[in-house]
Amino acid sequence: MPTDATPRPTIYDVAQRAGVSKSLVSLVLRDAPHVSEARRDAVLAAIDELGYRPSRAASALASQRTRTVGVLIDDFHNPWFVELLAGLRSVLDPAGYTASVADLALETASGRKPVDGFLAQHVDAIVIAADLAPGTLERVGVPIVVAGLRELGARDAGRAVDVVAGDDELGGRLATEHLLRLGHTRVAHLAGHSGPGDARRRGYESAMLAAGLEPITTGGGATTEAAGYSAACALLEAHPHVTGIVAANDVMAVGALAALRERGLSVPADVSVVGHDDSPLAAYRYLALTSVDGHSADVGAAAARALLRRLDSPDAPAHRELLALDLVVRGSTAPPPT
Amino acid sequence: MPTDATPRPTIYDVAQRAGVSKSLVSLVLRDAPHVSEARRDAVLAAIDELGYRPSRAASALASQRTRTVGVLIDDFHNPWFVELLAGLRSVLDPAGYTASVADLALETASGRKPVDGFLAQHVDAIVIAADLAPGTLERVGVPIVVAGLRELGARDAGRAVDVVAGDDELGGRLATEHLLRLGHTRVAHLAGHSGPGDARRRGYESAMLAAGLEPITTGGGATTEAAGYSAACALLEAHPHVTGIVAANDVMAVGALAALRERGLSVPADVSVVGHDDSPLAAYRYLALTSVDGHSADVGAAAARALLRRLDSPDAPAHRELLALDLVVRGSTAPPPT
DNA sequence: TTGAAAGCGCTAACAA
DNA sequence: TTGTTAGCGCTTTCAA
Repeated sequence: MPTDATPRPTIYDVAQRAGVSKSLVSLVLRDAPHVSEARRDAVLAAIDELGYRPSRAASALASQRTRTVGVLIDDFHNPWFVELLAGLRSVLDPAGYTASVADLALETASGRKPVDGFLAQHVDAIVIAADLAPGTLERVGVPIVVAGLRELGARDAGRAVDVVAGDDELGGRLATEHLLRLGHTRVAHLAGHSGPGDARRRGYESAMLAAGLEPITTGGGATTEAAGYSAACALLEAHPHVTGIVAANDVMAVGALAALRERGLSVPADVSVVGHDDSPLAAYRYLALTSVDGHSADVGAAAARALLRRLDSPDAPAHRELLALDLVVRGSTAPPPT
Repeated sequence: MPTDATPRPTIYDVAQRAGVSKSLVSLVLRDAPHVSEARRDAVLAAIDELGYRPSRAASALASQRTRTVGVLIDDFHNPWFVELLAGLRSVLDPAGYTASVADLALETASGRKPVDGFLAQHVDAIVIAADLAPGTLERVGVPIVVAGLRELGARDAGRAVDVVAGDDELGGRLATEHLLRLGHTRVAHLAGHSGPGDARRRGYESAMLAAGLEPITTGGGATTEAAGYSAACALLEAHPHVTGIVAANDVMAVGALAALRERGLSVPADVSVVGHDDSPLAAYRYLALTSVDGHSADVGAAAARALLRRLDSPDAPAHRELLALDLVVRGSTAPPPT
């Protein structure tokens, strides 16, 4: 039983009112060519007067496509995803697609496989912005675009998967070179295990080696504030004389700030800290983290374009796009103490 | 043209395989009573073997309900919503409903009215967890539940609207009384203009008046870190001797921390700070904010239950539920300097 | 450039 | 307890 007393107008009502056939209305809706101005205007007017909204259900059923794309985010707690989403939508919306957003952590908590919800919705495509267990994408049957440097990009899924990401290895290098250029020599890395995290670690290590310095890496598990704190504690225990820390992301950097403060070390006077993601956190005046900006909005937009392209030509070869990124210098970095 | 070569199995295939009729399969799917064990098992087996997934589009079209509820969040940047969503889903999922989440800020940016996306999706109901412009909910036509103390709860929409919220006025009182009990007398409020923000301000003011103290309120606009910073600057300019600050939320509290540090004031030795929301931010060791925990997960679950109830009985009188909340004491509060 | 008509996969009476 | 049968509102050939 419908909640509403007045039934919604259908395409049929619009057709009647405009004095045309259902099919013509359908054509106008998807602004097909070869429709006369007069008819088009009549239809548009009727739509307006009736307050007509097409039924997605009916359209999905008839066309066998939902015009919905699933977007899987790793964890809503870490605010890096907000810009990615904005970028995705800036391209998807005008193309008539709706983004259906899910959080891997929540999805996993509810017991089913992370993409099951999307498949039940019959999304037309999926954007993956999270690290997945191997095999999760087998037999998914819809195009997949990976946003961010996730390992599964190449393998898994047994078919062409497009990858659009910031060049996180470059990011790790930029962060490290910034500290080296300031004069630091004892620079350590708080690693986080994730697609981007691993790339950032590689970037850090290559920059250190290129400078003839020995990399010091701790952590390598979770990418949370708590993990950043523990890794920094372990680091300061083992290497009390570090003057620079490159963290795998901003929340880990915030964890490191706490560890440093506990030991009476001040930032940036005693130790400089660099984060990654340039998340809203980094910009908070109280934290003022120097951070690598991954331009998530651009990544999102590019990922959406890749998606639309693949929807057009399902058999095109896999496409891999690495976007440049840059460092935002704030108050958490300075030359080492003399 | 479908992306996949093999067409998905339909309810008809399942029926054939199980040796029953379509309707019986439909009944089993919605686990209706009065279906024999044998047939049910046969159907379930067939579903399993075929890897059948019901088509939401077809079901929505036939039943005129999408089993989807729209959830409108104020701003993904402020992580308070994560627990609310978890609470909502803990009730909605088992009931067979899918949450479709949108961000008011993003939605507004894309130029259309914030709920238009939901209406286009034909959601069965909407959860509002944001402050809306007047008139936004007129003629929406589906049940609405407001999560949080949003002004529009009572009026607007011209019909019964349920409200489930934390008792934010109590929250404001709890935060203030905590400081008073520690011995503070010059306690100020950084106000934010939002439903919960206004209630928190009232709570602060009533606690001050009850203690025979004069309320000092600044801010009252945005609820961001930047707004918290400016309001705190203005406050410290006008009232340099405050020893306690109650912020309308955690991000504003973080803004205040920066303003205090700039003036050489330390927290909590010189000034104590209390936030609201007990968001992930508050728990970061580096911030360690004492904060009012609004139990968002409980609010979410209760809101979802209210929704299901209203879907059952659309004409029930409006329901308003205020949940208790409590204070989480961390390192940002202490007795005032002597 | 437009219209007629046949489904898309499911639900929900109604019959049996 | 189970099967039959109309649609739900739209897309999409195919003809006109």
